[in-house]
Amino acid sequence: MRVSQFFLSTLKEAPAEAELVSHKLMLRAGLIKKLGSGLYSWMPLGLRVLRKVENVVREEMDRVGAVELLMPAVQPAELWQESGRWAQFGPQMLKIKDRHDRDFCFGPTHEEVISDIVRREVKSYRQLPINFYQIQTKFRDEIRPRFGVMRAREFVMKDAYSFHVDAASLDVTYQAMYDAYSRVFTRLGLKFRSVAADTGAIGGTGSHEFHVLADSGEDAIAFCPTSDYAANTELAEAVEPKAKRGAALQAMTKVATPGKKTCEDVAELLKAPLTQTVKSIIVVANEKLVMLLLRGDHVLNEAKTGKIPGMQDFRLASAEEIQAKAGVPVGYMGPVGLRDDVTIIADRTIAAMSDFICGANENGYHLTGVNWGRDLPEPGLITDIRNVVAGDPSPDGKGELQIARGIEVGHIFQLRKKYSEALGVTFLDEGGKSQTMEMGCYGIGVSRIVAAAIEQNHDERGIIWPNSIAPFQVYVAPIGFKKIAEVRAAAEKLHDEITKMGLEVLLDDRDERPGVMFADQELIGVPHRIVVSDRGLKENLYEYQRRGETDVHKLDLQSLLQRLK
RNA sequence: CGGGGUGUAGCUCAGCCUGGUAGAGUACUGCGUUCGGGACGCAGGAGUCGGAGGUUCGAAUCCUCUCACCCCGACCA
Repeated sequence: MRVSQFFLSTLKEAPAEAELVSHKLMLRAGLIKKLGSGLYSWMPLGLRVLRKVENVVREEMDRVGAVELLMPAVQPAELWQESGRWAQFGPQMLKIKDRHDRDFCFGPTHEEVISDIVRREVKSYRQLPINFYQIQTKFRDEIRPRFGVMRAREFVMKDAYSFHVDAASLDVTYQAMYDAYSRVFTRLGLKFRSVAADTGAIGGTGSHEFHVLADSGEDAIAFCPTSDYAANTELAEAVEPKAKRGAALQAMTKVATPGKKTCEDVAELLKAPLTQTVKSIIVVANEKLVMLLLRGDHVLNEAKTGKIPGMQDFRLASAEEIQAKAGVPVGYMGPVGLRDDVTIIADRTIAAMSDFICGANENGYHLTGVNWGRDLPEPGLITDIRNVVAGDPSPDGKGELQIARGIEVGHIFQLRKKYSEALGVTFLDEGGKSQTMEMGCYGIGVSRIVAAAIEQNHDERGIIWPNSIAPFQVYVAPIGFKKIAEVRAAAEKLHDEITKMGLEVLLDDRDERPGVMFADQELIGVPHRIVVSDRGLKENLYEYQRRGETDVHKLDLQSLLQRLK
């Protein structure tokens, strides 16, 4: 491919809207152009990368026996009403009407459609298991799209759905898909980690996420360096502290803390460690107030809290509600002397604390030296409601947890019968009896991977593509392309030779100055650069440089071609 | 949805406070010089100043409304 026949549109400066490195570089390199919030055009260069990612995914899906199909992006409302998700999915689903005023949505996912296909087409246990996948554009009306294609509203996803006669069969496919995902991300040259994940609203018995490790990642994952344990912090259990509760040494004392409403402020004022303070959060669940207690330096885990019986759909109480219904001032709330109708849920860490500091339920005052049993009743419910932090013991008992940031690029679920039951996806077993299928689903964020790969592979000059997804493998930069016949001839010959080797070459025939060509090659991240020059040709030598390396090698044609293999 | 911010040339931005014929850099076109790390000179094209209404002799600038985009938060299969 010649630059003059292709379309390069690089920018020296990144548009102001971009914050993330990958977003800036994708815009500067001309991979994508924004059309609207969360809507991006894939320009020719970007599309080449996207297709590379798709193909790796496709090959690995095919290898484990998944079968590709393609379902409509626009789906009738009836199916979603049948599964109950028309209402449940909420505003994240883009709902549209046709000319007959019938309801449709732009598919955010395809469990309903594939279930409909399978319930019509698959009748016998002899046809199972079956695993379908597609690579397709999805639309989710995100509240706040950001980071370019990392969290776009319209995006490309590989989604697969497997159907089984029983849970054992589902397990086999689930494991095969887990392994396939690991191969995909390995082949894409990404540093990644798979973690146990929260199944969330989707339900089911098992779920794993695949995260590309990057400091800019939106997810926090907990892992144990001395064992296999790894989980999303949404799920990672904060186990019971090993240390038993200490003895009560202090008397409970009321101290004035005017204007100090946060644990940090109070700890600073009282010159006490933050770990000695207790944070009280009042939430509303089933119309009743509940006080959640956490150590001052810990963060509430909403996923865990929502799983406590009676706590589904809990929400933070407003300051007015708290004042009106519990009669305590926000900022100075605490468990001591709380009204009986406000239940208390204490984190495990809290239950093991003694001589702690908490709000006095009186404006401008806190209590110090508070002790369970002596100053207030033992907490009614003690459970895990916080995010794990670095240094917490690993739930498998084999070391301490560390926290890393990750970009979620894959997620696999054992759905079991959640959808097959709702949509009546059944088959006849060997005895001729009707049974409901077991189901799994498996997603990969194809367009997100492009951004994640850049996030992990770049330098100050631009992108450094892994070989497997580079838009071109080789960039030929001739110096004096239009002036020097020998240079031109040699560059064109090189282009043809390398193309014959099955590599994709971009020949810069623009007759630009070297600096311009080098800057573009480095920005768009082509892995191999060959400089063809008059002075090199006199010695029959070409200059070769690997993107991301500083060494320049002067090679004859033979060794050059060898180097590219 | 709550809070904050920004809309001026393809991109980055100045001009707005204090109203008076719309600017710079970059990118683009032409000519010339240059030619191994984003060259230089000259000439040129390019903007209904997000939109609507108002104030005024006169609005990019002041006022009101509105739209879009960005950031923080909540939300999130």
